[in-house]
Amino acid sequence: MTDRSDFLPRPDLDAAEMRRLQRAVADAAVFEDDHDLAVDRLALREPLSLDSDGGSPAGADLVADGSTVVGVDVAFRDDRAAAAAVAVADGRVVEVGEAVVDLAVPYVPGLLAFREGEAVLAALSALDRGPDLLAVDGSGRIHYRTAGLATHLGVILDRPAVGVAKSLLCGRPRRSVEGGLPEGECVPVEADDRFEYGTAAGEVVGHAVSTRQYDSPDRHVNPLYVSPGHRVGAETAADLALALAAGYKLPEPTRLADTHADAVERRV
DNA sequence: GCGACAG
DNA sequence: ATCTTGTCGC
Repeated sequence: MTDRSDFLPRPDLDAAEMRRLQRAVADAAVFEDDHDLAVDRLALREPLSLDSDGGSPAGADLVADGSTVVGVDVAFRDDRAAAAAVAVADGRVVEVGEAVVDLAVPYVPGLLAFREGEAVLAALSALDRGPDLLAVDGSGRIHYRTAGLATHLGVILDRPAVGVAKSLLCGRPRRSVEGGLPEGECVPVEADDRFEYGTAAGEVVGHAVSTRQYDSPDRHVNPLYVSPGHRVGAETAADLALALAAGYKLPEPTRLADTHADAVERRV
């Protein structure tokens, strides 16, 4: 199963050990393209649905590149986590995995993988097919030690991964993104002095990506913060987020995982 | 002590 | 993340 069990985000580690492990994960991470994904060919045109697995959607032939993109997210309830893994291939949902586990670690900025990791890995192992790309709800390279949840998961499974966060953990957009960005636009996010390992200040570690925007002047949608998880470069990560978004702010695999995790959480 | 802080 | 209905605007 896991070739890197030594990197598993064990909840029993103390904070110092967790940070040490993250530096090892960062050393093993690859922030350049090393995959067979045809970004332009996996672009989604219409929003997807969790239940309707039956007929092939209109234009499915246009997005049929054979790769499987798996979105993952976790919902919480007291001291339990409900994780969901939604697999999308050829323009439709082909598989859904879930898992419910007890939580042992509190949320600490920078140590998210140790709180959510176990649940996500369990949901992923419930899938029959392995992911060609992981779309994770959280940061990747945009992290104090360049080892966010997306990077940690990507390295453990040795699969390409992208981190999709709704807010910025650290780093700074090259130019202001206040008031939102035009749909389809990206602004590089540079490392700042909060990066304590593996990155020099000023390096581009990800992008603020506007997957959705209103036309009106008084309402706007904030950008997503997309960064490489593993085996994907910063530019490609942003392109993937844009390609996988289909009308909503979040990329479809991630959006559906978000929805399903909530459903599992309240159904248990 | 103050500020910063994915989910 | 979670607690939660209506409501502003296209």
